Amino acid sequence: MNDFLNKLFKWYKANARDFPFRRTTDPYLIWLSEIIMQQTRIEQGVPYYNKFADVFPTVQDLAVATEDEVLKQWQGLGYYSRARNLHSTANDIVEKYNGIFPETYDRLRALKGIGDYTAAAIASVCFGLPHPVMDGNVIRFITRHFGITGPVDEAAVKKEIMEVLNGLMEQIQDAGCRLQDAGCRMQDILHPVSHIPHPTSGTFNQAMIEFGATYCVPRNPQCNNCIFNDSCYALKFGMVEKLPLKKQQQPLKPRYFNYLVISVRGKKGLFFRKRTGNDIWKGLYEFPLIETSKTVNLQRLMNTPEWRQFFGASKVKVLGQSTQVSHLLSHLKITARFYTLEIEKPSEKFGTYILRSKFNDLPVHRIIEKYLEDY
DNA sequence: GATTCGTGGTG
DNA sequence: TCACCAAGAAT
Repeated sequence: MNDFLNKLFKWYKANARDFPFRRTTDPYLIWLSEIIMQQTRIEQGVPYYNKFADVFPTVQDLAVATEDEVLKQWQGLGYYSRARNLHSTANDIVEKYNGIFPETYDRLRALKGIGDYTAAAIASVCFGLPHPVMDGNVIRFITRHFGITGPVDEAAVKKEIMEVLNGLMEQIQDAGCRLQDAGCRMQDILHPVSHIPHPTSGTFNQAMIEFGATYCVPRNPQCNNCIFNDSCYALKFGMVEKLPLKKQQQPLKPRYFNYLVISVRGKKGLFFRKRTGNDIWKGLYEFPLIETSKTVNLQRLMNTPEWRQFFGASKVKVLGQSTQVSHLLSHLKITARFYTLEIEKPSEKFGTYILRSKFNDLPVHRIIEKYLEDY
């Protein structure tokens, strides 16, 4: 096995962090952890993983829960399609697979919410299959060390990276075979830290990710102390900060949300609506919403067709309005304002009337969560 | 291939 | 305030 892999495994053995999902090869728990960690910082994801593993210890537990319950546990983590797909796939596993996870890359890949990365992660960690993972950490590490200078947004460049990874993975398999022929077990030689059961492809994948996540970091990597500083292309040619090369991202599109916090006179509760359709926060609850193309004052808001449709000739008392709340998403800049209103008679057109004691049962997005915190 | 899906940390 | 970006996937 070559010098690169020897260094990598030696480094991983000494430096691997101890996470709960590194103490298991249960496909359900690995799947759960991989979905949660997608596009998520490990520190933010770990508490959610612990919560899910506790509330839904098996795929059956997850399957029998309602989508609202799953979304509630997911609340605050973002990219809520992950939670919806998680729940949907749990049901597929129980109903179509008799509760047993498929054990090949292709069959894993076919499940809802499982893409190239997650299929490879489960296949390697749980079943020892030689599929390399290619996440943001691996892309950064590989492009720098092996000098892949093309834009990583392009499929051809990703393919180039995957070729490198497959080459490394092959060497591991070959080394494993030679070691076995010599009467040695792979884990005796590589011996990853004790809480890591699979010492071959899964360990390689996790070591690559770990090195990218903790050492070959996006900004200010400590290259002078790096174990690969004698072989790193980017360091040699002063391109560490340039790689991986990415295309410029699109500017944030503005959206303006006017939330109607509607109470009924003499009662304690508010109206909520569930977001449907193909838009942000699908499946989450919020107050009745009037979206406008720019910021509006109360005067203009009351002249919108939506307001008229809501209240028409019926009585509504405007108790107050909040200051503007700014909320950034990956592709949007939302400016929100809350209008506290009081009506005489409840009506279904405002949504579902929820008692104050039940607010915490609803899955809501961060804007609503923050508002309710000091309501 | 380009967009659309959250949220929070960091410089 | 802002750009970048994090164990990506679906459309």
